[in-house]
Amino acid sequence: MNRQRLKGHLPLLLLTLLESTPAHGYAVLEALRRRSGGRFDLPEGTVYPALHRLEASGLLHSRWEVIAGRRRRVYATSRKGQDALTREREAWADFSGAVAAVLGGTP
Amino acid sequence: MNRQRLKGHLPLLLLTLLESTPAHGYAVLEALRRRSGGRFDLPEGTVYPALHRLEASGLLHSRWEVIAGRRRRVYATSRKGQDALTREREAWADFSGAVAAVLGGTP
DNA sequence: GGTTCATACTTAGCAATACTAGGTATCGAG
DNA sequence: CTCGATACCTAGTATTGCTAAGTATGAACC
Repeated sequence: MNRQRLKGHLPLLLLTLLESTPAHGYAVLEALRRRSGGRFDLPEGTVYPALHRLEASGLLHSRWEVIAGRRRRVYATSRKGQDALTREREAWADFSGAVAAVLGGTP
Repeated sequence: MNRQRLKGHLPLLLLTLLESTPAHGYAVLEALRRRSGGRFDLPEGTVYPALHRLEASGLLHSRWEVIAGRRRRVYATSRKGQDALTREREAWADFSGAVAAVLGGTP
């Protein structure tokens, strides 16, 4: 897995991971790697800016925490983010279903 | 469906449609729309350049045909394109499987 | 007590590519 | 003869994942 196949799908993944449990960026990055079985092994330069964009558009909000001398920015989904996640899930089902239909090949 | 969710996935779709039956760009565009149930209703400015890129990288080759006074550029997959299609299919299975794993949420 | 590694965050710039918006041209239907 | 569908083209834009570089802390090691 690599290249930018996930272009446009990252918000779905990040919002999903943050839906029920707030977490800081590095933890999100690790959760993504773990839950995808190592297939989404994204660099920090991908995840952090994506989180910033989501916060800038009001889908996430964050607060600073200091734990054992280390500062962390902990993100949680906003109400707007919950709604966006619902739409993202539908969009993913739609998209992957359409791809499957084309691959399935019903002329 | 909209935005650029299919970024990086277009080659898979185009190579799939051209795998067994050569076709011209406009026909590919219509086949995509039809087989996806209208969900991939892509503008010409998306499809034509994508076909050009695939030909430039040797995955497709084309020839001009003239039918009823209209010129058409008919595309077919090359050997290299067949191999690429195989890899694209695996990459799609990998990618969509990874997304499903994250959405499924096995912590 | 200095080095190394994992943790944790940041950002300027790059690259790839779907899309916009305009263009050309043919043919059949009204 | 206009209009719509067919059929192609491309310059430019916008988005966004990624590269590469930086800062800083704590724990483990010798």
